Amino acid sequence: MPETESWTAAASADPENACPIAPVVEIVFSRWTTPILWTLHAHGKQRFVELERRIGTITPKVLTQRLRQLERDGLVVRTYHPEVPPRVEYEISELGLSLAPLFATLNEWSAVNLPKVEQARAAHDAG
Amino acid sequence: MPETESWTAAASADPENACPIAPVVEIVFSRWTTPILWTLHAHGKQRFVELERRIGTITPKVLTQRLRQLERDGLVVRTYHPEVPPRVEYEISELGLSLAPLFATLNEWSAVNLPKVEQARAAHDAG
DNA sequence: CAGGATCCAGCAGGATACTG
DNA sequence: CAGTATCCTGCTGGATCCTG
Repeated sequence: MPETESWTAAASADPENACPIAPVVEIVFSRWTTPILWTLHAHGKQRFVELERRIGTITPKVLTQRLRQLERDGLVVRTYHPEVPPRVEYEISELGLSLAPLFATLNEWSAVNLPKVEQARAAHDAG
Repeated sequence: MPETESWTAAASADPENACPIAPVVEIVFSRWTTPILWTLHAHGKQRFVELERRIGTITPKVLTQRLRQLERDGLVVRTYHPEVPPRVEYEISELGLSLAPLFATLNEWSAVNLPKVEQARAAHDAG
């Protein structure tokens, strides 16, 4: 079974976690990053408050923290316009855009298999 | 830009987080789930201690918690053999296996773009 | 072996108030 | 507007000990 096809290489290479995708998971799928990236992609370049309102439940503090992290990782570009009142715009970088196929795959998997997860949960909780 | 191609549908549908993949992210990419799934896929059906040793840094308590969750979500199958000493085996379910292409994509993205993230970080920390 | 039970610490993240 | 500062809490996850 280990030889299914595409992933098996480099497994057990890292004694720490034995999982080669752990780093990228931490970068891309840590809390709030997907809603932020998704919103930025879906609605294009936008300001802080727009982002805040569209995500809906995030607090400004946390939004700032995550945006700074995403900016540092090169996934998001921040543009500051020194005006009164100040205006700041965020947009997805080219590197961030390269995640699009991944997110699409995830979305498709979700559409097909999320119901199965719900089903499994129901069966588990019943039995 | 909103009309790139494949993901944009259903965005802003959920007022809570405006991100359709949020649920699946929570299921598949919560802490420790990727190392566990990866290890189970890479080395096939195995026992609790093997899993524990291969992942390396996880504590038995947390490993149990995560395995229970994955079992409930139908991604992992637990088989209990009533012997002395007791023997329990874990393996990926069919549903869990359906994640393989996703993980492969993630792995490829990682190979290509992780260096760019490192680079972005270095540049950011320098400038 | 495969865990359950218990206690505890760190930190992500919420609430609230305040500035350039 | 676009945050920062401060305080505070919940919950994940570590450490340790115990059992069928």
